[in-house]
Amino acid sequence: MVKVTLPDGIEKECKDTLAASVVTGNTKEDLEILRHSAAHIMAQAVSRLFPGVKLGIGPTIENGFYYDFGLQHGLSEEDLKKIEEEMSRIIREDLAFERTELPRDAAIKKMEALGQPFKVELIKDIGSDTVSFYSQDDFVDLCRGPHIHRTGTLKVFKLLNVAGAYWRGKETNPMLQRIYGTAFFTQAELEKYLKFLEEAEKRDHRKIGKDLDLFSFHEEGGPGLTFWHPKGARMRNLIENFWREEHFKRGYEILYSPHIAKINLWKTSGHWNFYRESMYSPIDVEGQEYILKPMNCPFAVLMYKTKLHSYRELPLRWGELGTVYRYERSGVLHGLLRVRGFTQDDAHIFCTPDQLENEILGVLELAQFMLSSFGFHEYEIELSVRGKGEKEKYIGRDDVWDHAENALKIALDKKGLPYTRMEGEAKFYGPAIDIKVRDALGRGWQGPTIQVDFNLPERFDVKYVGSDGFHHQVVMVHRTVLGAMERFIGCLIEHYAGDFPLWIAPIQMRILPITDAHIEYAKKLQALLLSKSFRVECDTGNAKINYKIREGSLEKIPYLLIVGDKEIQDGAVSVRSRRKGNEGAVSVEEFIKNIDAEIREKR
RNA sequence: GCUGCUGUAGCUCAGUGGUGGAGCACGUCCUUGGUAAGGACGAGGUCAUGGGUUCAAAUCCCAUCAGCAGCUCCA
Repeated sequence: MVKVTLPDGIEKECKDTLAASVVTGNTKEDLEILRHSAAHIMAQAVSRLFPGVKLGIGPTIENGFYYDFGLQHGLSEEDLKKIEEEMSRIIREDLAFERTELPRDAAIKKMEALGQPFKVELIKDIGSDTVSFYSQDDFVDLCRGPHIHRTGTLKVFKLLNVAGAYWRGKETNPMLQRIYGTAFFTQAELEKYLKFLEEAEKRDHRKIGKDLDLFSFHEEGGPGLTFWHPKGARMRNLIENFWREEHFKRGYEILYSPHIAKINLWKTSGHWNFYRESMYSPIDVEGQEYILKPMNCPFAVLMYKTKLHSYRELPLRWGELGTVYRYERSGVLHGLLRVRGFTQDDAHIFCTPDQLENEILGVLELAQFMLSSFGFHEYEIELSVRGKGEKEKYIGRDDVWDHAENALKIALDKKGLPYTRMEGEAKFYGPAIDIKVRDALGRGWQGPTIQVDFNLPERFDVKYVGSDGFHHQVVMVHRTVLGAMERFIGCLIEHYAGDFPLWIAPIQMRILPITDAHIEYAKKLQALLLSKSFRVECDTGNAKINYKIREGSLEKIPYLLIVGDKEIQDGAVSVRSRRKGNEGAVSVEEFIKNIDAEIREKR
């Protein structure tokens, strides 16, 4: 082991003299130092190629790094290649990273002289008296460090893409050009990462949705509006059936409500004031203004209020697969994961204040049950609360909010679930527990949510008669346990890469007659299986059995049932399972028994 | 919405300022084949839409629409 001193004075032990020129490459920190240095080298390359470029910031991120540039010239893919080449040149030059420190004022002057307004702004925000710079050759950058010793240490890197990014993430600030890249200690690691990106692309629900004929979007229909094809609709239908059954088992009833309602309803609910930017313009109906619903809650309230409710009836758990429409800016739409029209697996629970905690627990358990039923075992939980000093964004009194927030916290703590507290992420009417599931690229999407609401009951004067004979205000819980059908199915597709378990697969099995002579038997078999509620197709196409197997496999059908002379003679099917390949012949009864079990156990 | 990129057959994608191609899919015929692609022939396109430049535009320019990546938003 060799002890080396890094440029910022930190001592570090390294295995050998070669590695000692930098860091060991063994830790996450080492990788971050390497990537951050790569960002500097990239900035140097861009400065060489585009003199006068204004430098923004260049941090490391989960899988690499980026650097933001203020530049008139629009960067293209070809520019990335040139920048990569220039970076390679800088690496070959093996320049030293040198650290210098300057008093704040001198640093500001220096950056002003270099024509770097963003850096000036950054230094002005730094609290300390001195700031540090790192330079390679004539390139200087404001930086805390640490860095690798010499540019030559960077061996494996790749620039990935260019995108716009607002300076300091503020929409009102100028937009800079951000170049994303990544760096690793070994070529093998880079290739592994690129492989991951490739695999993620194959899991993309938009691609699989097209390949498996599940859904489509149409320029003629409008962006963010989903068209469910028979197979996608089949999946959605069975998920919804499962959802309904599980809700009935837990004491829920279900509702149906209209898609539009008069504007006054939305004024009373507060949506018109607090949610308008997500709502579509009013529709004129005989001189009255109607609004396409962005949420289902006011409808449940109206139904609740059709009669007087006793505390003895509560809690009322009213579910609804309610389709809502929200205006989303065009740039945020993303396949099924972010759409403009979607069906929430909504429910509204009307309860007394002392029932609240128990109801939240029940919903948490149901959400966990639903997610695990569909194979999701990893998700992140957030407690979304009000932001400080943003009162105008929310309805209702402070004490009411605190009460609601507390109820959610207690439920999470009782279940022992780890969560992150998210300031400023609450809905306008109340705090929430939000559960996020990840897509193939690891991006999180909000699915289930549990929201406590003391405000709508107040606005609509929603009451129950207590044991004391007086009227009391109910507490409402808004919740989804999947999120929305569109987003959930999008995530589901990526989770399974389209290779669904038998109970969810849109087509569970396909019968493949070997020749035309076997079609009759195949059809009879299909009718039998259909009558037992299996989702089964029959491939009567004029093709060899190999070809039919290939097609069925590409469509990720769980079972291919091959029937020929032998099977007809024995009343059997030859089973080829997607997971296990050719399993040989079994009797039809045996096969049915096996798949019944597989479906029941949701394997 | 913003920045950059993209839009050619049902799908995946080549392509050039001078009358549009491939593979797969589809149709017909031949073939009746036992666990991942049998063969022949055929049909299919206002080259996203609308303008402009040009003798001539799918190709160059502008706008619009839609998609992709990211930012912002949603929270």
